[in-house]
Amino acid sequence: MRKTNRRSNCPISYTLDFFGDKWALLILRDIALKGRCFYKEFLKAGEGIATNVLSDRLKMLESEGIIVGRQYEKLKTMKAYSLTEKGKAVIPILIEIIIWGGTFDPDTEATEQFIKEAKNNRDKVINTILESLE
Amino acid sequence: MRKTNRRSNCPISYTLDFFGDKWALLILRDIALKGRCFYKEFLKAGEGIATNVLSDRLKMLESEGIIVGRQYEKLKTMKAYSLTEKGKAVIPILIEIIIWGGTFDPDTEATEQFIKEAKNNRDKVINTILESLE
DNA sequence: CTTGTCACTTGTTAATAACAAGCGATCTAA
DNA sequence: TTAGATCGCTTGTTATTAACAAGTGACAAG
Repeated sequence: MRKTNRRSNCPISYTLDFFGDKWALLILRDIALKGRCFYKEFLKAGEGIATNVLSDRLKMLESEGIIVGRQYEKLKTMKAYSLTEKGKAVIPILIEIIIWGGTFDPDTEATEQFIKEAKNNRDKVINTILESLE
Repeated sequence: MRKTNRRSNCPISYTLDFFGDKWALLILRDIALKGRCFYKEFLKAGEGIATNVLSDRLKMLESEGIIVGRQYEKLKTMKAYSLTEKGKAVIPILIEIIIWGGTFDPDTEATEQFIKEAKNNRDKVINTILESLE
């Protein structure tokens, strides 16, 4: 699934090989922050990801051990995705990204309150998110 | 330079419209962490960015106020790029990305020491980087 | 047993990146 | 003073990726 040829051994380059696109982090956002876990929920997430791209990203994220897809008990056709430990470790990146976007985008939907809280009580915010995933 | 049509007002989506690719953050890494500031230095950075892509990204980052390019005094043909305040605010994102990549990439070049320091003394590490940019 | 929902796949078109070459401005050395 | 090197790009072509539209097989509901 992933590129076999590494560009370098830089940790930033490594991370960008997973998340250096417009979609992968939005899927993680949906799981980590919006309580979404189904394919159809990701599709309706507002940014309008294409079905083939969503499918590709889910496969990549799953094969890389960042998310897991489990058969949904009530409906066998549905697959419920959740974060692995490797996926949960992405949350601090998401938080910093929210802070930056929330700070510089004049039209951001992020509340001033959340940005402030994320800046001042980072660890607490992260822990709250982690607890919500249990 | 940037897309005029926003995908949403989500701060993550906003940030990804700048950095959701394989190259923009590597340029910021070069400036913020590697002390590089010239076009040719970015070119030789190891990952092998194409000249047209580098040119595009520099224009985008400059027009968005994330970096500034000033004429180099000693050689008029050279332009020295540096971070604006908006660009410096990206450093926490870079740090978290380094931590994630340094943690999960078995072949990472990041030292265990740096990862540990970044995890435990985040603010100090960020301040040290900021001071190095003066 | 039909109809709808589900997570995808497939095919086509559009956009972007990779690659290779070249260009004008400036600097350097003979 | 001028030939060559270096600088940050631009331009053109090919390859890769994404966007869009449609369809498919597995299951479920009525």
